[in-house]
Amino acid sequence: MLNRIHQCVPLRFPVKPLILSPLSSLIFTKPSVSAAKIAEDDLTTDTSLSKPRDAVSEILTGLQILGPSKLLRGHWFRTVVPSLSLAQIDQIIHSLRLENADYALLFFDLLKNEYGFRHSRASTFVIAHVFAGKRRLKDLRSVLQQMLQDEGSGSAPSLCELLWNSFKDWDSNGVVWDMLAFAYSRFEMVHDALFVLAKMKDLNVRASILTYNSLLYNLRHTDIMWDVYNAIKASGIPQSEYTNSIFIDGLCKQSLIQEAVAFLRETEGKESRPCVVSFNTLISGFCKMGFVDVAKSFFCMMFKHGLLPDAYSYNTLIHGLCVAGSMEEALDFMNDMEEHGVEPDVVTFNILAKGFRLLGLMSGAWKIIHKMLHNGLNPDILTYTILICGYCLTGNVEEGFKLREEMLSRGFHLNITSYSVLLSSLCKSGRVNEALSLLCEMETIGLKPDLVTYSTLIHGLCKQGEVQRGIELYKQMCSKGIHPNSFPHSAILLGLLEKGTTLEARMYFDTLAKSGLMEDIVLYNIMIDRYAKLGKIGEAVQLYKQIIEKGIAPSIVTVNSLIYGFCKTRKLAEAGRWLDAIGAYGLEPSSVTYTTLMNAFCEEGNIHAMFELLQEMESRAVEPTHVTYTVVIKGLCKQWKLLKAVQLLEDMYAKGLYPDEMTYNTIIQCFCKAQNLKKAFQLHNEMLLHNIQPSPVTYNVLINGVCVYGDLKDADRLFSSLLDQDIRLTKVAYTTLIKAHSAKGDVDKAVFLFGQMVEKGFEISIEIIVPSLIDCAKGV
DNA sequence: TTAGGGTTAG
Repeated sequence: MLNRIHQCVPLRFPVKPLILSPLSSLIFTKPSVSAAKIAEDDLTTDTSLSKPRDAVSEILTGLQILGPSKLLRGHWFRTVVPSLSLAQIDQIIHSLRLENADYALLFFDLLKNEYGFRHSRASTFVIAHVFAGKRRLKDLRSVLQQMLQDEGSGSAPSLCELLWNSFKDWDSNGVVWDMLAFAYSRFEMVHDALFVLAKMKDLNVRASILTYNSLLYNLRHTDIMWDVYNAIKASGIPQSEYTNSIFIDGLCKQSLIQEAVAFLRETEGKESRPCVVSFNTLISGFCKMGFVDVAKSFFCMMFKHGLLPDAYSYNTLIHGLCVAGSMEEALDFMNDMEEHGVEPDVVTFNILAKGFRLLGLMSGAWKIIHKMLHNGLNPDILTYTILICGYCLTGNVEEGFKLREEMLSRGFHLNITSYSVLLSSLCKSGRVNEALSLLCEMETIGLKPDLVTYSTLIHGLCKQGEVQRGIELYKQMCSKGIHPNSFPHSAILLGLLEKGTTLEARMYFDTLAKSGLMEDIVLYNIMIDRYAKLGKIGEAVQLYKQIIEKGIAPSIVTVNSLIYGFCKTRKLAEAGRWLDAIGAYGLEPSSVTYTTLMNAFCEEGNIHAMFELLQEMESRAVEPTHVTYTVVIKGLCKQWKLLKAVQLLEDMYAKGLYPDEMTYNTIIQCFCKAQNLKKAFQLHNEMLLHNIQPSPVTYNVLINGVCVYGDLKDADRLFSSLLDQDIRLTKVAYTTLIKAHSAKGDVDKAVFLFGQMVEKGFEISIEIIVPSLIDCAKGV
C-alpha cells in the first residue's frame, strides 16, 4: 500500500484557505523576488519561505523560473511537500493544468512515485482529462486503474457523481467516461462497469467498442452477455472483428455450441465477416467438449472462407488432438503448419510434449524437446514443468528434482505450478513430510501457495491417515484467505473414510451438502462408492436420489459405483438395467462399466454372459483396458482354457496394452492350480523381463503352488531365496508354509517359521495358530 | 492456444 504523506508527516502549519493570485501573472511576468530567493535557498537549507499558504504560488513561480526538474528535485521543494494538505495539492494540480498541463503531469507523478502519495479522486480526474486531451490513452487507463485499485468495487456511483458534477464541461470528458467503464471492466468489476455505462447512456456519452468488447468478454459466462451484445447493436457503433469472436466464445463457454455455429453462419456475408479469431474460438470450443473431428472440419472451413489458419488455430487443434491421445495426427498438423509457413512455437512444442507425457511416453516428449531445440527455440518454464511432471508421475521423483536443478542453473525460478508438481509427486510416494518442507521453502522465497498446492498436501496427509493434520492445514489455508472448493473437502472425506468410521465421514459429508456450497458430483461419488464397496446399496441409491433431486448431473463414475454395488450384492439383473439406462442420462458407458459387470458375471461362473458383454463393449467402441483383459483371462482360466489365456496375454502386448502384476497373478495362479509349476515360474520370469514388479501376492501364489503341488523342500528353498533377496513377503506367505509343514507333521519347522514370523513383527492371530496346531496334532 | 490437485473396475 502506498504511504500517504499526510498520515506520516504532521502538518507544520495550519491549513488555511488559499487565495491564489492570478496564476498567469505569477508565471508569465518577470521573476518575483521570492522565486529568486527559492533559487538561492536551493543552495542553502533555509526553508523559511516554505509556508504552505504561499506554497502554491511559490511552486508555480519556481516552475517558471527554475524549470520543473530543478525545482521539483530541489531541497526547498522536498521540504515543503510534506507539509502540503490534500486540498492544497488538489489546488496546485488544478492550477497547473490551466497554465501548463505538462507541469501538472510532472507534479502529479512526482508526488505519486517519489513520495508515495495517494492522490485524491478530483486530482486523478484532472490528470485523466489531461491524458485524454493529449490522447495518451495508455496513461489515461493506467491512472484510472490505479484509482480503481484503491477505490475497489462499488465505487462507481460516487465516482460518476464526481465526474458529472465537476467535469461535465471539460474537453475530452467523454473519453474519460469511456475509459472509466473500460478500467472497471478490466478489473472485472462488472457491476461498476455496467453502472458507468448506464450513466453514460443517460448523459448521451458514447462508449467505445473496446469498452463494450471488454465487458462482453468479462460477462461471456453469463446471460448478461446478450444484453451487452444487444446494446452494442442498438448503439450503432461499428463492431470490431473481436466482438463476434468474444460472443462466439461466450456461447461456447455456456455450452451453447450449436448457437455458436449458427451465429458464425449468420455473420457470413455480412459486414463483419467471420475472422480467424472466430474460427479459432469455435475450434477451441469443440475441442474442449471433446469433438475434435468437428473442430477439424471448422479448421478446414477456414480455407474455404479464404482465411489462413494462424499459430493459434494450429495450436488449439493440436492441443485437442493431444488431449484425445491422437499424437500421430497432432504431429501431422505440426508438419502441415511448417509447410504452410506458420512456424511452430514454444507453445506448439509444449502442447505436443504434454501430449506424450499424458500417454506416459516420455521418450516421445524428449523427441519433441529435441526438435524444439533444433528449431532454435529454448524450453521455457512450462516445458520444464511438463517434463518434471512426467518423471514424477512415473514415480521418478529424483529425476524430477534433477530437472529442477537444471531449471535453476538456467536462471528460471520455479513458480507455484512447478512447486506443486514436485509436492504432488512427493505426496504420491508417501514423502509427505518432505512435501511440507517444500511448502516452507516456497513461503521462504516469497511464493504464496495456492488452493492447488494446499489441496495436494491435504490429500497427501489424509491419504497417509493423518486426517487431523490435513484438517489443520485446511484451516491454515482458509486463514490465509484462500477460498476452498471441493478438492480439499474430497481429500478430507477420503481420509475420514479410510481412517475413521463411515458414519463419521457421512456426518462430514452431510455438513458439506447442507452448506449448499458443495454441489460437486465427485464428493457424492466418493460417498456412494464407499456404500457400494460395503454392499450398502440402499444407502448408495438413496444418495443417488439426492443428487437427482438437487439437479446435480451424475457422472459415469456415479453409475459405475452403483453398478458395482449391485454386483457386490449379486443383483446382476439390476446392474444390467443400470447399464442399459446409462444413455438416458446422456452418459456413455466406460471400460470400467463393462469391466465391473464382466467381472461379476465371471465370478458367478457365467462366462458366456461375460463374453457377450465384451462383444457389446467392442461394438460400442469402448476400448477394453488391461483390467478388462485381466477379467477375461480370469474367465478363460475358470474354463481351464489356459492356452487361450496365454494367447490373450500375448495379444495384450500386441495391442499396446500393458499387463500388470494382477494380470500375471491371475494366470500364474491358474497354472499352479493346473499343477503346471514350470509354466507358472516361466510367467514369473516373463514378468521380470517386462519390468513388472511381482507383488507379495505373486509370491504367495507361487509358494502355495509349490507347497500344494510340488516338493515342500522346494517351497522352503524358494522362501529362503526370497528372504535372501530382501523381497517383501506378507503374513500369508509365512502361514502358507507353516500350514504346509504342520500338515506334514514337521512341528519343528513349523515352530521355527512361527518364531521367524513373530520376530519380523507380524501380528499373530488365533486363526493361524489353532488350525496349524490341529494339523500338527494329526501329524503326530 | 501450453504446465500442477480429488472419485470408479480386475
